[in-house]
Amino acid sequence: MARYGAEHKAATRQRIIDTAGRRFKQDGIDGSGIAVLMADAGLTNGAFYAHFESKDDLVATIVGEELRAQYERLEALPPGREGLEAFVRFYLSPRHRDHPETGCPSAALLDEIARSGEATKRAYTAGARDIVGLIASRLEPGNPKAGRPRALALYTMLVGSLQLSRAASEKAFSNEVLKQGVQNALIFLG
Amino acid sequence: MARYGAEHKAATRQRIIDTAGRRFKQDGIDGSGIAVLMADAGLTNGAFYAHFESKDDLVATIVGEELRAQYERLEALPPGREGLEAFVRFYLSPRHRDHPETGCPSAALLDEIARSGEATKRAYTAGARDIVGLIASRLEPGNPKAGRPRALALYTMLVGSLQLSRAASEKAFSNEVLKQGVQNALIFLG
DNA sequence: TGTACATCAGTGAACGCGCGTTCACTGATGTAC
DNA sequence: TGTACATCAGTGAACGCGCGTTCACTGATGTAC
Repeated sequence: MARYGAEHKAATRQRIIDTAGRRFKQDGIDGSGIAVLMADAGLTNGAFYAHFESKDDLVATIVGEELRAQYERLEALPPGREGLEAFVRFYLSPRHRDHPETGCPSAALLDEIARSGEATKRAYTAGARDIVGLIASRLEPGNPKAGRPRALALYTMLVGSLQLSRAASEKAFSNEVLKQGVQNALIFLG
Repeated sequence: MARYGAEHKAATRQRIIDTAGRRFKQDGIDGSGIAVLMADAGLTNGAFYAHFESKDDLVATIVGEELRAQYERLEALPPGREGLEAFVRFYLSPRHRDHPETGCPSAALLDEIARSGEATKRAYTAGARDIVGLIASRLEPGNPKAGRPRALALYTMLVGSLQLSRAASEKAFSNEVLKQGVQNALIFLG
């Protein structure tokens, strides 16, 4: 038997995934090197390849896992309009804007994901499709298909607004984007 | 006097700006090295610093210029709803999705811009504010201030939708995002 | 018109550095006897 | 209980390469006479 418990390596792998997710969302994917990612997890660069095939493999793993986590957070909210409104209000908050490292992966990485490899794009697509589906079924519990247009409008507007508020160097404009974003999003909640 | 016409160096600078803008939107800012940018313009790496102070300087220049160009394209459209509808239909077209290198800088680079230096963020903010203002004044010619909420909703939804359609590896989902994006955007045109 | 000169846009090698990845190794641990 | 051994997660130096930036230089050109 291995001299560490069976869960030891899995726990290390998960620690790398968690800290690298934060780092990617803070400094970008291209902006985060393996040595830094491993140091974040309390390890040295060489150990990386005992856990992942390549940087791309890690990126695809993280993108999939982060979207699944976002899905589960959405699922755990109170049902109906109430839950979605809470989500919108947090999503377009100064707190979320100012902390990309713990926030939504779509807002932090979407255009880098669009330039990534197939594995990453596939993981992203599956996750995003599920999230849009979940929002749709909350908007139209009886007929989720009918909720898809509004679900897509809502999600794309949230992502675009958060990105715009982060890129804005003027606080007044950034705050306007968030505030109006909430108002506009609430329209879609009916 | 210089042995080249006064316009020679300015023309070279502009050529670098144009080809680098395409390259950035295709491969990302972090993903595009100086040597490649200069080769795109038919030059070698060393000449770069005769035209720009640093890569950051180039990025800020390009972001400012690209948004100004987008503003001017919007301005040149037919007035009223007609012009904006044409803009929306092109913006969320398969053609635009499949050619980021000649497309909207916001959709291609927004989350990298949010991680860039102050000069770049300032250039972006000024450009984006003007564009939102122009859209607002087209939505509400008599009262541009009243048009801002809808203008922000429209622009953020366009950017978010195009990014999502580019990140999607499934054509069906990508096309749904574009198609529904157009429908949703038209709602905001009133 | 022909030659000597000054200009300066552009060249290309070099700087130190960090990238993603490989690999021979170390050393803490659980097991066997 | 004490010692010898096998395991393998993690180390850290090294690989070739491209990064942003610097700089001594080249050579085509317009000007001066």
